[in-house]
Order: sequence, then C-alpha cells, then structure tokens
Amino acid sequence: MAGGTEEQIRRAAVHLFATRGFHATGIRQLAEAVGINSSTLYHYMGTKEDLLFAITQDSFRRLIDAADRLSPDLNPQVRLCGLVYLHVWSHATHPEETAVVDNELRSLDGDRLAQAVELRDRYEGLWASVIADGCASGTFAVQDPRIARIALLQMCSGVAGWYSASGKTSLRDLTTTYAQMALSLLSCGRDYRTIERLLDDLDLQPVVAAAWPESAI
Amino acid sequence: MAGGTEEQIRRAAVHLFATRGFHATGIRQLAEAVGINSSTLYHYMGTKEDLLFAITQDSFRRLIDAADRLSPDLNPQVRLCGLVYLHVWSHATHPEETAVVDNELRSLDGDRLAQAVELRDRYEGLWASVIADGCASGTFAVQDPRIARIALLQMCSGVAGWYSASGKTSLRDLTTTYAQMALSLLSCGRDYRTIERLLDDLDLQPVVAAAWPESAI
Amino acid sequence: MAGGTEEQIRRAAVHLFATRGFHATGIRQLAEAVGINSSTLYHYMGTKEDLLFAITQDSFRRLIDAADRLSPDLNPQVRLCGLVYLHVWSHATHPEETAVVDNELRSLDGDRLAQAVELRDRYEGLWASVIADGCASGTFAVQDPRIARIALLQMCSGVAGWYSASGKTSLRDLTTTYAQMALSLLSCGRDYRTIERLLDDLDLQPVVAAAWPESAI
Amino acid sequence: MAGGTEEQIRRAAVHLFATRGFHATGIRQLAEAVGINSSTLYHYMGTKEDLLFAITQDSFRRLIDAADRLSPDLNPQVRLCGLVYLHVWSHATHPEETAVVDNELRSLDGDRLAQAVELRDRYEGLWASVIADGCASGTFAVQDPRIARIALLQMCSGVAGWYSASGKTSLRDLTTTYAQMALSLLSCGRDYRTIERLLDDLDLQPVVAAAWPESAI
DNA sequence: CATGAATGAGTGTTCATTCAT
DNA sequence: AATGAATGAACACTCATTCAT
Repeated sequence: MAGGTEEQIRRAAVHLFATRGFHATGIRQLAEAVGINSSTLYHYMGTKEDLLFAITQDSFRRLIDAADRLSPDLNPQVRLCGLVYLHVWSHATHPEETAVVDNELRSLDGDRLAQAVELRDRYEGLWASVIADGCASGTFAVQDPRIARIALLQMCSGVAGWYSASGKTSLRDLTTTYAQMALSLLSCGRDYRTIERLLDDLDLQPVVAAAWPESAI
Repeated sequence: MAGGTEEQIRRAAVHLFATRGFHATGIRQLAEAVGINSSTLYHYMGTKEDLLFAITQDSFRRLIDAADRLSPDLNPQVRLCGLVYLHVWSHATHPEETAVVDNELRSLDGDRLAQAVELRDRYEGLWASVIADGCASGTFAVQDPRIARIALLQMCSGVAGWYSASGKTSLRDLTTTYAQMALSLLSCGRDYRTIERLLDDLDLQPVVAAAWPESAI
Repeated sequence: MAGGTEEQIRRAAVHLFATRGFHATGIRQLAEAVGINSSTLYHYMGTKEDLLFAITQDSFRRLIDAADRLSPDLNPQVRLCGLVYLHVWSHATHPEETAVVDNELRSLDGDRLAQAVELRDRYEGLWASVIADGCASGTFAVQDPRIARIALLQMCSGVAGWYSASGKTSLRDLTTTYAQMALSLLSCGRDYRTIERLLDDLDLQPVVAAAWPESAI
Repeated sequence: MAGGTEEQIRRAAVHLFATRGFHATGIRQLAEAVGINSSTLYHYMGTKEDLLFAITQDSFRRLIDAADRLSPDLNPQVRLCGLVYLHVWSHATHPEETAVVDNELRSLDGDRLAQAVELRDRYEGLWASVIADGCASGTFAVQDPRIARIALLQMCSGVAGWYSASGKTSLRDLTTTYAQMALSLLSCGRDYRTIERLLDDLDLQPVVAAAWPESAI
C-alpha cells in the first residue's frame, strides 16, 4: 500500500502542492513528508518544477484518455453527461491532484506552461465540440457556447474544493446532480431519474478504471 | 491617475499576488513595481501578510456591501439575477483583486483566515437564502440547493480568469449571459431579452458605484 | 521633573543601553520611550554612538570630580574608605548609568574608546596611589597591589547590578559594609562602627552633591 | 588542533560574543571567522540564540561540576579557597567563555534565561553555604554574608577581564592571591604561603581536568 | 541508495541615518 | 521644533540544488 519511493514522493508532492501551494512548499518539507533526506529526493526526481510538471501532465492525460474513450457516436446530451461525469468523478476522487492542476500551472516556466496549456486546450476542445454539436442539433440552447463551456468547466472543477466522500452525498448522486445542472444550464433540463438511468446505461466504470488504474472502484 | 504611494503599493500587490501568487511574490519585486526601495514599503504597510489581509477584507466588504443593497422585497428570480450581476461585474472589472481573494486566502494565518472565511460565509449565506426562497416558492427547482449554490458561485467566479473588457463581449452581455445561465441551472430558464430588461429595471449602477467608488462606469 | 527633551533622551538612552545593551537598543525604541519621532532625535543628538560616548564621559567625569575632591592630606585608610564610598554610592544611586559605562565601552570606536579608557585609567590611578601609599606606610598589606586594586574596583562596581534602594539595606549600611570589606581585603580590618564614624567624619555629602547635582540627598 | 566544524563554530562564537557582544555579532561575521558560508552555519546549529544558550549551559555546568567535586567534609576555610580557585582558574583559562556567561545572559529569551539563572543560582548557593558555615563556626566574620558573597564572586569574575597567561603572574600565583584576598575579606586573613600549601594539599588538578577535559594543564 | 556538507541567491524585515517640508 | 518619506546596508534565516562519499 505504501508504493515505491517515487510514488510516495509524487503523492506527498500532490498533497503539499495542493494544500500549501507550489511556492510555499519547501523541498525539505517534501522530503520530511516522505521520510527521507532532501538530497535523496533528487535520486527520484529532477527539479521541483519537474515534479509539478509531471503531476500536471499525468493528470491531464488521464482525463483526456478517459474523455477520448467516450464514443463519438453518442448524442450530445449523453456525451455531455459523460464529460461531466468524468470531470466531476476525477475531481471528487482526486481533489488534490486536480487542485494542483487547476491552481499551480502558473508556476511552470514558459515551455512547460505551453505544453500544459496545449493539453488543457485539447481537453476543453472536447467539451466545445459536444456543446457545439448539441447547439447545432437544437438539443442545447445557449446565448454564448464558449461562455457556457467555460462556466460548465469551472462549476464542475469546483467539486475538488469541497466534496468529501465521507459526507452525505455519494459519488453517484454527486455526478448525477452535476450532470443535471449542466443540462439545465444548456436549456436541456431533464428529470433526475432520467439522468441517473442515462449514466447507468453509459456505464463509465470501465473507462475510469482504465484511466485511473490505481483506484479500485 | 497614479494615486498616493500607499494606493500604488496596494495596486501592485494585487497585480503580483494575482499573477504570481502570494508566496511567489517577493517584497523586492513589489517595491520595484512601485518604483521604491523595498524598505520604504514598510512605511506604508505592516507585513506582507497584512497587505494580503487588507486586500481580501476590502474586496469581501465591497461585495457584501453591494449585495446587501439588494432589496429583500424583490422576488428570488430578480434577487438571484442581482447577485449574479454583482458577482460577475466585480469579477470582470476587478479580476486581479477577486483572483487574490479566491486563490490566496490559504496564505493567511489562522486568525486572519478565520476572519476572511467568516466574511465569505456571510456572503455565501446571501446566495443560500435567495436559492432557498426560490425553491420554497417553486420558482427554482434543484436536486440539491447547497450544491447548486456552490456550482453557481464557482461558475461566476471563473469570470475573473478569462474575461477581458477589450474582447467582443460587453460587460452588459457578460452579466446577462451569466444571469441567464444561472436561472437555467435553477430550472428557471428565461429569454435573454427578458433578463436584459429585468437587469435594466433593477438598475444596479448606483449600487456598484457606491461599493466600488473608484470605478467611474 | 520631566526635564528638557535632551535630558529625557539621555535618561531613556541610559535606561535602554543598560537593560538591553547598546546594540540591542534601536533608535526607534529610544524615540518611542521619549515619545517623539525617531527623526526628531537627531535634533538633540548626533549619532547613537555620540550619545553613548556622552553618557560615559559624563559618568566618568562625575566620578573623577568627586574623587578629586578627597583631600590628599588624609591618611590612606580614610582615603580608601572615601573612594569606596563614592564608588559604591554612585553605583547604587546611578546603577544604569554605571552599568552602561562598565559594559558598553566596547561599543565605542577607536578614538572614543581611547578617550574613555584614558579617563578610566586616571580614575583607577587614584585608587592605585592610595593603595600604594597604604602599603608603603604599612597600613595595608597585600600580595599584589595591582591585583588588589582590580579586585576592589570590580567588587564595588558589582553594586550596580543588584542593589535596590527599596531593599532592606540602606545606602549608609551599604557603603559602610563595602568600606569594611575593602579594608579587610587590604589586611586592615576595622570594626563596623569605626568605619561608620570614619565616614561620618569624612562627610562626603557635599562632595556627592557637587558631583551629582541632580540628586537631592 | 582545528577540531570539527561544529567545534570551530563554537569557538568562533565564544570569541565574537565575548569581544563584540551577542547582538553586535553578525551571523556572517561568525561564518567568516570559521571560513564557511553563512548558510552552512545552519547545518551545525539552530539559531544564533541556540548557540549562545549552549555556550552558557556548558560553561555553567562545568563550573558546577567542578564545585560539586569539592568534598563537603572540608572546613569552610578550605572549601572557600577551593571555590575561589576553581572560579578564578576557570575565568583565567576560559576568559571569553566566562565573559559571555557573565555579560550576555540578558540576550536569552525568557525560558532560556530562566534556565540559565537557575544554574547560576545553584552555583551561587554553593558559595552561600560555605560562607554561612564559616560564619556559623566563627571562622569568618562579615557584616552581611549575602553582600560578602556577591562581592567575592564579582571580584573573582573580574579575572576574565584582565588576566593574561603571558603576563608576569602565573596561574598558581593568581589563584593563591585571590584566595588570600577572599579570606581576608571574610576577616580570616592567612599568610600567603599558608594558602599556597593549603591549595597544594587540596590538589584540584584532577577536578579541573575532569570538568574541563580539553585543557591539558 | 542515501546522506551530510556545502553554497549563492534569496526570504521578509529592521537598521541608523538623512532630508525636504 | 518636528516629522513623514526615503534609502542602502544589514539583519537572521531559508531556499533549491549539487556533489563527494
């Protein structure tokens, strides 16, 4: 359950970067959290920024991998629910990792920031095309699709900041609630049960299991 | 247009804290941005953290002042549009200040964090009561009012991160669009023109002029 | 009773230099103790070191003035008692000033240190000659007159560190006790009452009144 | 002869604290004296104050250890000579360390000052009891035993300020002279040779060798 | 594989002092 | 007579990182 030293470092970094912030996290704190000397860290990583970069890349790639697994044949309503599900699920189950990605990209230098932004743009492009498709087919109706996309992503990402698995809201309820709000925002309101069934039918467990292999759900 | 030194420091701090983050902002960078020696800073401020605290307190208070000016006699739909307007307007016109408030509270020490959180809770309480009223009266319909509130606030705060007054979206369009999305999310979809008129009638210019006196809009 | 600003500064400096030390005393602390702005200090003084120098010079000169007033016609035993009286009396009634002189000379730069040391040497020379006279006349008997002088001065100076006028020992008892110990150390033990009478007859009140005019005793 | 880096730091600190004072000694001066970078200091010590505290604790403990080795069976006259010997010997051979202890305690913060004062009180208690015993048995006769104790300690500590091993006074003469003066002060004058023999018989070399192991004398 | 030692650059903050007003 | 503004140097201390062992 402990994992290799490299994995422990990664985990400790995610935790510290998320709670204190990248710049407020010292290399010695990180080493102490892992239980090793700070010099030893450098056997397993490059610079502190390398570590941040690796974390963000992994996080983005997992999310993109999962989203890419959504069949393009599905209709926009279902695909949107799928995107919401994956985004909310990942932010609820990996709140620290996603918080780092959402808040600490600015600590990357030019090149790496560009790479990260590229991945983010690719991911947001998936949302953009679903929304565009839905608007084109008349399923969705919004004043400004771009603003709607930004609003939806922001709203879903917020989950990382407050959701607790030990609270009264189950992951299933959480994802369904967000999917329902998302559809409503797009003027495509649906009944809660309907969305529940829709997500059940979509059955994204294999997708998340593939993209986040460490979580046995 | 320059303002007193104290004001310049405040502005530079807001800018740097927003773009680089509190911990990544050095006291010397701040001084350089103002064009003074780093030791001179300390004639105008206490510690760096005092500065952050003052920024957050002011920002919160302005937002709360404005929101408090919304008449409680208005119906929930109108009050919600008003809250959205004020929130989005302030985040669009003061994106750096609001970004600092939204991202850097954790850099405050215990006592001050508590004070800031208290203000935030008061503000969020205004949203909670509007949503509750709307749900009670049947105007709004959501699966979970608390989650809806969090989602709405998150989505509106996002504006600080992307909106540019020089882009193609006017402040008027921006606020109307967000109000429309908010109502839709609460299962209370309304026509764009309807909301436009609603906000015109509400006439919040005096409110924002009172709460943010420096901005002549 | 407050005195002019200059006098207040002097007093505050003596107090702070004595309790915290010269280097640990900030110019702002000093100003605050006087109740003025730190810039205003510089209307009344030169540098911080000037202040220290002035304090030490005054203190030394008062002590030397007093000691010089002891008639050279008196016998060594009486003159020694007189020196002890003046030294102990000044250290008991001006403990902070004398503590500064005894502990902070090293904070003076070369020139001024030399001036201070010169005064100190002149003062110690008075003790040396009394002891030498007493040894020559057979009144005193010590293994090493120089060491005896150093020991006596050190022992008498210690009074500044512990004596409190509000304690159970009166100034009269204090000075008499030290005079007795000094004579004993010089192998010239005398009865307590004898020394008491000796000091009464010597009547040094006019001497201290002349050298320390501010103290009405 | 150089010793480990830690030992060099300790020695340099003792030297600088003694000559310049704690507050007048910069961390960079200290590092320079050792020949290392100022940041490297922090591999070997905590804060500057930690260093001062360690120095004072060690010094006090050595002196107390030595004094505790004096048999309580000895008569007051001999025990007093022993205390004087150890005190003078330590101040003559470790003048800088003892000067730091005697002058810089005030630079310690509350807790540590209290700890240091406690040790000092324990040590002075040893002197107090010897003096009390001698007065009770009639060996000593003083007007005020407490004042006598203070005077004796002060006079003996002064040695740190002037004695030089390269001068004309040997350590043996120095200690004997002080012991003789101390006894005289207590109205228990003894011949110089007598005290010399007394100290020879007491043979404190093993005691100092045990308490100050680094000095091969 | 792991660490102690080392460092230059940097941290936020305070220093004594000057000067225009 | 008094001060607010200003500064360069210094303060104690921490930073991320390297490297020999």
